[in-house]
Amino acid sequence: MENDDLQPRKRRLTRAEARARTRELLLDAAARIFARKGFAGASVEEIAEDAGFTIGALYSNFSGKQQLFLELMARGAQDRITEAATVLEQQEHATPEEARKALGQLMVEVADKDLNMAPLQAEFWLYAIRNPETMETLSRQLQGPRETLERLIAGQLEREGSRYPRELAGRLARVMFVLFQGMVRERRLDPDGVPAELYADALRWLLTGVAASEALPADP
Amino acid sequence: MENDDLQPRKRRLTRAEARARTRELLLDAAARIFARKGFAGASVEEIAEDAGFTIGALYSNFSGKQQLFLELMARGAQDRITEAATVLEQQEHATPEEARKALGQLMVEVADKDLNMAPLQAEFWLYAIRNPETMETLSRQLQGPRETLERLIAGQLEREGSRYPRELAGRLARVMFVLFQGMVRERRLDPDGVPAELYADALRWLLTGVAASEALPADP
DNA sequence: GTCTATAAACAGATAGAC
DNA sequence: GTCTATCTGTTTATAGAC
Repeated sequence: MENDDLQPRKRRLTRAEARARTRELLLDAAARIFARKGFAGASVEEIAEDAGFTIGALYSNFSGKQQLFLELMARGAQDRITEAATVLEQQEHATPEEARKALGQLMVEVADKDLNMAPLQAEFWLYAIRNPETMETLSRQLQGPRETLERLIAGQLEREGSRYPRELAGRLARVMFVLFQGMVRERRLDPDGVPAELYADALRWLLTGVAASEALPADP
Repeated sequence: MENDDLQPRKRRLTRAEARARTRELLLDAAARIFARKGFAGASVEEIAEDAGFTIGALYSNFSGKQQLFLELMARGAQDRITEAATVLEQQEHATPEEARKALGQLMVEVADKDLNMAPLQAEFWLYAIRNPETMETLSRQLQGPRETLERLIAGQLEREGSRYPRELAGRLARVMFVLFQGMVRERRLDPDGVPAELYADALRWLLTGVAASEALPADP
């Protein structure tokens, strides 16, 4: 019995790998429980159990509840915007109307399928404003997706023909980002009041308005 | 000494009035503590102390922490939108640009001065999605401000000359409402990134876009 | 009506067995 | 590395004094 080393499929994990796997399982469970009960409402015992371990295992991998939460905050809540942005970028949608519809559909999917994302993000925000030393962690997490969105918008504006102020894409990205998060939240309270079309409408209004009110005079 | 009855300024409160006053003080304290610590993180002892009473007094006026929270949820977090809407309605601002600037200024004031509103609203939302039987309470609380905003927008659209679909004001109100809440939240994380002008910009984009893409053909 | 004292349950964290 | 057992502090809620 000396085949210790050569099982490509499911060889025994090294200690480091096993530890890393335990950490991941604990973090995943923590995300679920924090989303469901909130930071203060969640108990470490519940998290450990949900991951299939005990309190002891949790404390041998993390310093406690707070570290678990902060690692999740730094990791981010499954960045759907980046995911979607890259999809859109690759597709090169024919008409803007199609792109808006796709984004509206994405909003509905995020709100209805990924039920943990919005509550987790709300927990992060509350924790950050109550513990200002963690604000930067959260800001950094949100920066990535927003910048992706900004690039996407900048590209779209360029493709459009007219010329725009240089910082416009950044401001517009911020507005669209906030709007997206807000609509996902609002939809949880009132699904009928926030259909995919409403988000598509809002995008059409914003982009039409930008084109009408921000376009610079063409230069020779 | 029989002036028991006739002191208009500060006569002794009746038992019912004293009780009502105690309840109000406890509710105000609860709003502060819930905003600062969250529902799960707040303790009834802290709330009672902050109001200047003891746990016993709290339990003689409320069935417990949950009832306190639910009464706050029904009462709402100091409805600034209604307040602002009525102000704008009375002013009949000369130019739309002035109105947008005033709204941007209001957004900044709410975000910077009324520090408890946004966290409380976030706590309400989290509680509602975790306890669906309370969703209607929260929805009702938000319905008032949104309808006020809707009337305001409907009036503005009418004054504008062009004709619009009847349900447009409701959809636009929802978008602006979500945007307002979202920007207030975002500003707490990054004040420089969300100045008053950004909200004014967003409103200009939205309204310009609506005028450009939703106006109906004039009927004779 | 409000306060003091306390009951009963539960939390986060640690120590030592395996 | 993970589990069992436990320590310590805190919580909600109540009972009875004033």
